[in-house]
Amino acid sequence: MSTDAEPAPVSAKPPVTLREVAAAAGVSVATASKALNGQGRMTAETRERIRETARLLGFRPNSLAQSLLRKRSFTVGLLTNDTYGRFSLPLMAGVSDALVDKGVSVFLCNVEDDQRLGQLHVEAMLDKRVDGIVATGKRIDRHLPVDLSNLRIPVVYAFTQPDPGAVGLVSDDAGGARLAVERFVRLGRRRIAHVTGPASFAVVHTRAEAWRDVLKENGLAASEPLLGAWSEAWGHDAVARLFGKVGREGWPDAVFCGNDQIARGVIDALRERGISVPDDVGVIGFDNWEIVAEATRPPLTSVDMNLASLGREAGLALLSLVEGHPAAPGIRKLPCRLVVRQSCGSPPQ
Amino acid sequence: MSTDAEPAPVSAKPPVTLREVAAAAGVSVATASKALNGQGRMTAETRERIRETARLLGFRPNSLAQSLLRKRSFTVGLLTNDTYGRFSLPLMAGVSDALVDKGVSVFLCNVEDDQRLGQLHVEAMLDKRVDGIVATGKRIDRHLPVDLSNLRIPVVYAFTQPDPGAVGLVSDDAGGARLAVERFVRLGRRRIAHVTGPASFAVVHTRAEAWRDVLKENGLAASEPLLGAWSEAWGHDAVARLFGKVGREGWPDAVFCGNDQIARGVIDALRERGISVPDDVGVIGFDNWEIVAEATRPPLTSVDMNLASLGREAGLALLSLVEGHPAAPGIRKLPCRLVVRQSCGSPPQ
DNA sequence: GCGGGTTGGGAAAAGGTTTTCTCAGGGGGA
DNA sequence: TCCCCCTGAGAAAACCTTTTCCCAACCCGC
Repeated sequence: MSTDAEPAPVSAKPPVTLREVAAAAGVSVATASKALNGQGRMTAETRERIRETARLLGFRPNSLAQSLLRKRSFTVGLLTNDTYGRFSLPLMAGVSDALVDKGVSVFLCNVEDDQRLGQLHVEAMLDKRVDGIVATGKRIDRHLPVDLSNLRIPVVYAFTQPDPGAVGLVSDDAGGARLAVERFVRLGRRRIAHVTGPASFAVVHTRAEAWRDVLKENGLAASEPLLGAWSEAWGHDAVARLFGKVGREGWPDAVFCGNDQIARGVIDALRERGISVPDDVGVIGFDNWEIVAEATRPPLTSVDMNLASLGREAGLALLSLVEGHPAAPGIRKLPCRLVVRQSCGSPPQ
Repeated sequence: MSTDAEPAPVSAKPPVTLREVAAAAGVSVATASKALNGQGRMTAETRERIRETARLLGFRPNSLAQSLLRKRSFTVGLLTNDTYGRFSLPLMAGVSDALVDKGVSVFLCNVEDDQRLGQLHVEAMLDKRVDGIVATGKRIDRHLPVDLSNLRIPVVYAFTQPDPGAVGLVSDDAGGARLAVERFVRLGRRRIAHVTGPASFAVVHTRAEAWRDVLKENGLAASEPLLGAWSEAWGHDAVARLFGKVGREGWPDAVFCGNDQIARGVIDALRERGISVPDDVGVIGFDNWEIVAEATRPPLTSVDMNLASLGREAGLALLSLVEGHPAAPGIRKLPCRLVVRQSCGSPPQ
């Protein structure tokens, strides 16, 4: 399995220490340390001999001892309250990805919505001397149930409400919504409805406002957005409202949905009414939850929040903070992208 | 935010050390250490005074230093290759949950299917002296792209293929399938079909076999299971095959599906054909992916693999191993449970 | 031959905690 | 009065690595 290294020490009990390497090479630990780290002065021959010895013995420096001395553990904590959600996972993977190459490991801390659990995790991380913390959640407009405000280590907030004066990264929901609505406009749609989630979510308003702005900018009439639940069932209901009473000429020719589940419901309901997607009505969703977007008939065009990138950026931002580079506090918005499938229609040939 | 402790040291630069506590209390570090750990002998008064001093100063022992000495880092690694999947997340949360109360933190290691990434993560964990590793994946019948066979620290495999001689925890898929099929039998269904995923998955065969066994045990005829993809589309196709040509009397009166997406497709296709679920045909899915199971019409009865419990068990098993208790190697199967909603029908009154 | 600079390498402290050993003093029994 | 044991507490080693400081030897020019 190993590619080029010597065979791994087969279940040798205690790990090899620097002292043993030094003894085997006939030098002092100080010299051995310097040889391996490229520090100090010695003949190239000595340095190489020590390195070879270390390699042969399978020496790997004890991170704990290094951390103790360097006051840097090359470890960060990742706090989340989104245990079952689909938002955290790509985000977490992004953070981990961005950091593993720099030798930084990530502590996974699932705090649910439990203050006690949050406290417990934060204290554990502090005790373990993490270099910093990434806080992430399932809602962009809610705080985690922990206080990270004066912690002596840097904190970056990703996809969750940051403390004032902290560094926060979120997706640009308004931009994402514009992407979708502008697409519709370019495709010649004129009556673009918006079906979205409950008013208690900030993103509902952000996206609705962007939707309205684009309509106005293009001289199109904007009705009220339809607010409901984040569910397929609400998608069904919304279709009943939009396509129910009025004559065909009053129907929308496009529906921009607040998430993919709603879009799924909308598409299903339209099909049940014999309304063709995308010929009669275009549909675009939000979140680009692939397993849903690819199962709708036709496959769903959707706004992707690039959460993995968001995670990577958050990891990098934290690292930069840890290394002492100051960062402008405030919220940075990262662009979304539109993943075009078939539900929005194509440009007329 | 803190509940009862002294106000946290407001961004005091260096953490308080034991030496400082000792100095403040007028004792040696040795005595201070013993006082705080309940070791050694001293007057109750001295012990209490030291403890009070530590509390006042907000002393928290440096885990790094402790780990170095105790040869135990109270840290484990969690390896996964299921970045976007829905299986890992509850599993990971379970592991984390089981361990946080014991003061053990979890390193999140996302290895995708990349050998290099796997190697990188494993080496990083080893360097950081994790006490053990939980390996988990998205498929029960595949190895992770890393070699954990002779690692000097204990390894527990959860929901992934274990190395021979190692400890592995998986869900009892056969038992889960029995739960579903026996339910149908008790409800009086006689022609129970099985629509499932591709033959390349081991669970497809495990579940199909259990399905067949239950049918035989109850004197019911077993046709061939329908193997296809893990998708809604395949659920549609399967319905076309099952309910297509033959007369109504040849139709199944129940369909056991290999996962919830297939079940979703089946239910939708049945409705499109005007076949009532659950009156004409009962449907049960697998995975209990709530967001799908609750969106089907009617809501889907489904087999839940109890992944969070599986994760907890895995965490506990690893901990036990770390603490030196020997564990029987081999694969332990954890029971599934049937989450009853409306798609399977109720007992006749 | 001698002073100064360079070269190669070692000794030791530091980092924060735990644990083993040691020691001083006091009390009790003979 | 002497001895032994117990009590309370401190000194120091240990964990493993990094880094600073130091030293011996060598080379060079004068």
